[in-house]
Amino acid sequence: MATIKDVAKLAGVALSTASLALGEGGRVSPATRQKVLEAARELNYQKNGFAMDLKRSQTRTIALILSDLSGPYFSELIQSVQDFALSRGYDLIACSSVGGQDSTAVKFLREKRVDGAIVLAHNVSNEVLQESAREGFPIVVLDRVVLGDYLINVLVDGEQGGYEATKYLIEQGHRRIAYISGPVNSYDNIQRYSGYQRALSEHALQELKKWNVIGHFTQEGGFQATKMLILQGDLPEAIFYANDEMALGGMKALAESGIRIPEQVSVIGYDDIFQSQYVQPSLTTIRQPKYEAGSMAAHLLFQALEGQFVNKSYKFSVELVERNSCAPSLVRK
Amino acid sequence: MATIKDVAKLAGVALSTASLALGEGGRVSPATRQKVLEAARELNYQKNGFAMDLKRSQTRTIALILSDLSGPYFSELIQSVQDFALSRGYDLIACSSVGGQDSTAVKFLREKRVDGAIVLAHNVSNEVLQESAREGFPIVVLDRVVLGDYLINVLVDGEQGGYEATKYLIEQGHRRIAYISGPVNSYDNIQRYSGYQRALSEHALQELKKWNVIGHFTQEGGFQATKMLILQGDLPEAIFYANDEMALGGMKALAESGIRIPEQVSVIGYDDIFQSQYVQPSLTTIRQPKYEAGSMAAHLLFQALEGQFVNKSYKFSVELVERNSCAPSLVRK
DNA sequence: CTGTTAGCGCTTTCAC
DNA sequence: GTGAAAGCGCTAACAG
Repeated sequence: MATIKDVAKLAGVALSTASLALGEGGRVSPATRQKVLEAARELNYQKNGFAMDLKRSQTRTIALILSDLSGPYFSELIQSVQDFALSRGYDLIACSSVGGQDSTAVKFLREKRVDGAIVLAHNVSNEVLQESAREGFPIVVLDRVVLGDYLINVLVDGEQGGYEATKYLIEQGHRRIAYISGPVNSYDNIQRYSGYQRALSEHALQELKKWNVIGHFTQEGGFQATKMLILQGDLPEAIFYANDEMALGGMKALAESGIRIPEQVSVIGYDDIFQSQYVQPSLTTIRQPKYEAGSMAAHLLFQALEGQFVNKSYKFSVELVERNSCAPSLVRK
Repeated sequence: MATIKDVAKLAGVALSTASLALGEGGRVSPATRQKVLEAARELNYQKNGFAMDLKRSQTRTIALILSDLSGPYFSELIQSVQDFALSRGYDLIACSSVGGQDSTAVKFLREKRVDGAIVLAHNVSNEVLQESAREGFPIVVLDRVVLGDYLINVLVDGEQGGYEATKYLIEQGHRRIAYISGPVNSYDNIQRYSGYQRALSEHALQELKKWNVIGHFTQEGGFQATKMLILQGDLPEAIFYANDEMALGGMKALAESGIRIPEQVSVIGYDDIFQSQYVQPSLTTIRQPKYEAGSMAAHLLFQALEGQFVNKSYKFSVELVERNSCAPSLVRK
């Protein structure tokens, strides 16, 4: 592969001159530049990115680290971060943390292959984050609280969301409310669940173990969990799915069993993913300010990159969007 | 930031010994390794990725280049490529080509920041692809035919798909079939459209200009295009949306106007994205072998990376999945 | 088993 | 305006 050295030789100039000519604002005579450019074209020269990064010790690239590149939830987030990064002349790459500590994501973090990162990946440990963040390498974490220098937290109030969702159901007259859970140790799930519990206890309602089923935050998981609920034979009046994907799967399971939503059971989700407005009936859910959170994350990251002072923690609140999957309870006592 | 030099100094060993100790299979005494590891931990040393890549002149990372990181269509593709890459000990990053020639994607391609790439991004030009691909840097292109050394094409037969979709509609007795188009110069759109035309002409059907509306491959675009169709006052019997996202938008527009699917109008999509089975009515569509194509792309890329001979071009065929958005025409002559 | 040394390809002073 | 030279942080011969 042709290097700048080859180009310089072919153009009959020094290496440094070639570098200058190839770069932006170099002080080189037009004639020289011409020669160099021609040589470069002839050799099909293309700059080696690492060498440049190594020398400059910065990449003008940030990474967005996600537990799963392909989830529907992430779309808006990616969009907002990308918009922002582009507008600041930075590049964005997305890395997945599938594989945990051996993942691409962790490698990029540890080896500083980018200038900074935004992380929304439950399977990247706090330790990795804390060890990786440092002067010149800020990290914004979106899904939990991690303390440390050069670590910034942008949160969405999941406890509030879980509370609001449950309260809404209660106010519609429901008393028997199931909770379909995400992974039990996921920060998001814990938050939402604790909101659910608070709402129940504030209204002196009992939580039933059999109505707490794990759905892993996936559509398939929601489907299975709901099947289980149905098989138990004692259907709740309302189901709170800890995310929309599970709710979608659950609605499918309900439909397959001929159970009508919202007449026979009310369903509420969480996240407000794109599809939620398109299902039948459209899904009442808790809207996460995903775009806003992404923008904020990017904004803070760039501030930190520029050495400006930034607050270490931000919290967004959440709002209920009422659609057609919930209906007031008919008193059936 | 601590470098390996600092670590070596603190541990009281030579630079190369430190490197060896930090690496995998180094022949260093356990005692030395211990010392080095300790020093590294103390200094919170983390390896500089570029330096390593530069030295090794390979990254064990491949890039997946997409025109839009956030589309639902890409999920399965990402998944399959990622599975494959991981199984081969490679890392995967995703880059967006938003920004065209100035995008992150093009930069990564040009500057060889990865070992190879899989490209599904209509806005990356053939020239860039041809100039970038070279010995040791193979590129697999998924959405068009680009010729060149170290360029591999994996295609899905869009013409056939367009043909099948249209023929299906015709066989159900429909004669007045609209085509909601993607971007007119998109390779995919051109293919599908030409299949549509072939089916029409084989059945001696006339194509009507007013029933060819551009929907840009987006949900919103499909929505708008359908609104236009409705406003024209002369509704077709069936609508072929050149992708599912547009069909989803279109179904929403139809529903808003109180037009029943499939009773009043049959709707067929293209791609079989995840949501299509969840809309009401579920969407009849053309299934793209996305997972298979992704696996194949990854497979070929690795073969090329390993210097094995690979065929330059593969083509998948496509299949119709019948759901509930189409119904036989009631003869209304 | 450990240390010395020579670069990987590039940018960037600093003289000329 | 141009060239020589240093060095970014690391790996990998090659000696010892």
